[in-house]
Amino acid sequence: MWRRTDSAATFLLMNVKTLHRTLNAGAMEAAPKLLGCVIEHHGPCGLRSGMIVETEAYTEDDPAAHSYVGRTARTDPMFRRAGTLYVYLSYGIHNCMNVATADEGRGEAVLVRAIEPIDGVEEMIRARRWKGRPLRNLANGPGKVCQALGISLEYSGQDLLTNGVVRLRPGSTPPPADVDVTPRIGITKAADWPRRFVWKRH
DNA sequence: TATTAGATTGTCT
DNA sequence: GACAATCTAATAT
Repeated sequence: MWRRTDSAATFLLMNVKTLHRTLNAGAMEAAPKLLGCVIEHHGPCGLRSGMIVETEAYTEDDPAAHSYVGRTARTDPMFRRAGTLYVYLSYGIHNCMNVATADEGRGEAVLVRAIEPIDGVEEMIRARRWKGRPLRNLANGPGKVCQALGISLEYSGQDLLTNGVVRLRPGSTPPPADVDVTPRIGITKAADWPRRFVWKRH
C-alpha cells in the first residue's frame, strides 16, 4: 500500500527494480514491454526524451545479433547486465542504440527502432537538421532516434537504470492487441524471424 | 507513393 | 578487403 511518507526515491527505486526484472527476462520478453517506456537524454542543451514505439529483439542464438560471434570490445556492453546501453555504428554513418536484456555474460539486446518525441523537440529538429515536413518522420528509424536524442558511441556501456546522462524510464506498455509483430528490417541473416515489435497507433 | 543508388567508417577475417 | 541491425535524395509511377 502506498503511503505518503514513502519517499519518491523509494517509489522510483521500486520502479527501477521492476524495470530491471522485466528487461532481464530476455530480448523476446523485453522487446514488446519496452514499448511505451521513455528514453531521456539529460544533455548540456537540456532534456530530450521520447517514448519508444518500435523495437527489435536480438537473442543469443540469433545469427543476426552482434553477440552471435562472441564478446568483443565493441559488443561488450551487450553482454553486461540488463539495462546497459549498447550503441554501435551502422553503415559507417549512423548510431543505433540498444538495451541489454539479460544477465551479465549473455549477449541479448533490444534495438530501439523508433520513438515519439516528448521533450526537447526543438533541439531534436536542430540535431537532425530537419526541414519541417511530417514530424512523424523525425525519429522513426534507429539512426534517426540516436541523432534526434544526441546519443553517440561514447555513451555505449552506460547504465540506463541509474541517474546518468541517458536514462530509461518505465511507461505504460500497450496491450498485445495493439502490437504488430513482423520480420526485421535491414539485415540479411535470419531476416525473416518475427522479432520486430511495432506499436500500432492511429 | 514506391523504388533505387550512393554515402562512409569501424570491425572482423 | 568485405561488409554492415540505415538514411536521404532523386527518379519513376
